[in-house]
Amino acid sequence: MEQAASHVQLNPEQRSAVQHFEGPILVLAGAGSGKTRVLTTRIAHLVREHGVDPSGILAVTFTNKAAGEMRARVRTLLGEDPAGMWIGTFHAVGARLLRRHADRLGWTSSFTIFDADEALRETKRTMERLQVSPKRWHPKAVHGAISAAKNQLVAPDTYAATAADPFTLAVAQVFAAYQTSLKEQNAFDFDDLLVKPVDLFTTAQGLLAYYRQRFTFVLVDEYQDTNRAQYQFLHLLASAQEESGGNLMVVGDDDQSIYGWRGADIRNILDFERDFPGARVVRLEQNYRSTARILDAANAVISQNLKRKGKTLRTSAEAGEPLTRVEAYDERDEAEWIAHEIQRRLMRAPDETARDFVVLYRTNAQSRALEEAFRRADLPYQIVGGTRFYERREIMDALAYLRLISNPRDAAAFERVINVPRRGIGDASRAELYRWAAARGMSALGAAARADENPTFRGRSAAALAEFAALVARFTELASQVAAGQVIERLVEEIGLLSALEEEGPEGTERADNVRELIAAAHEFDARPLDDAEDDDVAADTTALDRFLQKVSLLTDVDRHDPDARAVTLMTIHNAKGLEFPYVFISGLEDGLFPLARAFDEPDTLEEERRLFYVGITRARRKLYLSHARVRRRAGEVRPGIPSSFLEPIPPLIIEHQRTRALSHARASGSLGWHGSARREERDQGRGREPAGVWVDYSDSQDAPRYVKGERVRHPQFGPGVIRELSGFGKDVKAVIDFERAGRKKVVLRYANLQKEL
DNA sequence: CCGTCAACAGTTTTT
DNA sequence: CTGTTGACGG
Repeated sequence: MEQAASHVQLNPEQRSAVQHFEGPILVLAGAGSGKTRVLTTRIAHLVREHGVDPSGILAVTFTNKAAGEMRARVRTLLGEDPAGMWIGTFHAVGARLLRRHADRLGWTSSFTIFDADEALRETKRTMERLQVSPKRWHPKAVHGAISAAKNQLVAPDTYAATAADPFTLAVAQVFAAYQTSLKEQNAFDFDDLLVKPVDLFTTAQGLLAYYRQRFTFVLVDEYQDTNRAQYQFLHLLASAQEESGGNLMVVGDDDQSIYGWRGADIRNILDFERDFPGARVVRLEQNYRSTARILDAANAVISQNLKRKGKTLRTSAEAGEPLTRVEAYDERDEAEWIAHEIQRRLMRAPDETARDFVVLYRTNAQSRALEEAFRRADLPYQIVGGTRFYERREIMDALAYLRLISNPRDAAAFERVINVPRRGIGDASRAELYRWAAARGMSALGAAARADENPTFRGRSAAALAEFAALVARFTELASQVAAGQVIERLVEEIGLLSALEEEGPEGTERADNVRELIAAAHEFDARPLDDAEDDDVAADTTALDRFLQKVSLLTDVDRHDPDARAVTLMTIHNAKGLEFPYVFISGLEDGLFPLARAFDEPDTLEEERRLFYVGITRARRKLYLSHARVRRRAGEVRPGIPSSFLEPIPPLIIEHQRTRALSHARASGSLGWHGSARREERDQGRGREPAGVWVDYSDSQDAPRYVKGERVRHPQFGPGVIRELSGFGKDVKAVIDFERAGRKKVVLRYANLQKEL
């Protein structure tokens, strides 16, 4: 990590940004140029040198984790907590504003936040209700269109007015109904957390003036990734007008803009000087993170982009190790090589630890092969992303209960848990309940409470429904009195969630552990000191449970990343933004995967992919590995892999090439025929330089393990042994093995279920 | 109403 | 290949 910041250690550009007092300022901060230090030091400077009250400061970051770090660093610099300062993500800040003023828009402060998954379900339900067939248009596409509209601050009626083709007309219809449904449920989706605060500012009398006066200094990190809604939010809050405002500092790097697909508008940063007249611009181009060779590669790659402000990172660091480019046979081979390389490094240098390594990839699907290789190699790892903790079934179930307790109008939560655990309320009963509820203008939960008034529900189901409603009501009452952890703990006990899961077998035990982890998280939430500005939220008539849920809804997987864990980190490059590691592997560098195939038709998208690669490269401090495979399985299909064109601009002098052992063997045998070049390269390389090993042709088998003569293996029945002979092709490879206990046997590899012994 | 099995579609990145 | 959805029988 970086050294503790102090004015003395700032370079001239950093210092000029830190000492900037009033008026707008854009800090173009290259990767590793100390932008967090600039932000935190400036905050400290504002408080200490200019006497600004911390409660007059609003700082917006990209992740909760970054917010936490920023607060901690400001606290260190000041020697005390910056009480009253707001630090959070746009979404968290939006949620906080809404919690305080939800009534102005017709919501209550106990509103539910629908995550992406829930929003999609809601879209689908809405489509079904409107008889817009989910088969004709994918709910994903419909919700995507709604989300895109929201991010550009397009309201349903405006959208409808411009809709022309069948798809947009359908979306317009769904959009309006979806929004109505959310309101009825007292819910916001992620996008609303950005949009509704803008609505608040533009419609609620006096609010904007209040906040403009309150937040005299606004600071924004990762400005290049803001979208229209976020821009508008900032513009309302912090553009220079009459009496106040205009003290906006945005920090960002156009070369690291990687969220265009989510509506981020790179023009926000490119046009800052125009949008905020009189803005100062400071460039931070001195890099304090990476070796010179890594920076050379980064600069070479990003200079291929045309749409950029243009900036070149400098360093006074030493050249460092060359980069390593690795060619593997397939994704499994690639993963294995990476795992072994990490082991080699760890063995060679005892002061390195697993936490110094990160493996990055373009798509989450790539994590599987890596995960398996790490398991086999017995290397500890932590995966960030993919299936998130809060997206696991059992966690979602528990949370849905809590949501319903906190917000009885949450129909989505009701739908999710009405039959968990099984209460004998099936599709038919639910449909009737919803129909009846809608007809009488009741919520689903309200209708359940009075199920005995509906003759359709006789005996069992009426009782089950009423009992369920009573349970929720009881806990709603409880939640107003006790801490969040208490509520969850008692709820889980009452519905017998843990024991039900335990009975499901080994997987259920894991699920039960997850629920225990959730309970622990709630207790932790209760125990932590109230963070300053939260006092107001408590006053805003919310329960501990309300606040816990709203916080949990905004947690991301990166927030769960534990940098101190003694494990290698595996994650997408998107997730790695803002992080740094001594050793970085970027895997899957093949055209069609990275960059993704679709990027080839769209110059802007290709540039964004390249920026993503640039972000990946610049995470590395000491050593960078770039790997690709000749063959990769995707969706069960085997496809040839051509090295990414992104690798081309990297100067040959700073990068060394390697091949995995498996590839070398397969090549030496001439068994690989994906490209015409294989034979030529083989000739150039010279035959027989590789140790004489028996090759295995696995080009037509899905996952045949790669073995060579002399290798130690373990058989499930015969135990450990050494491979003496190999014969056969593809799926029919047979091996003669000398087992320590069972003697010499001939086995078919496909059936033998051998394991490699290290 | 619920469990089982077959057919099926899907892979880009996330607050 | 894998997780999810739909049809069917108990």
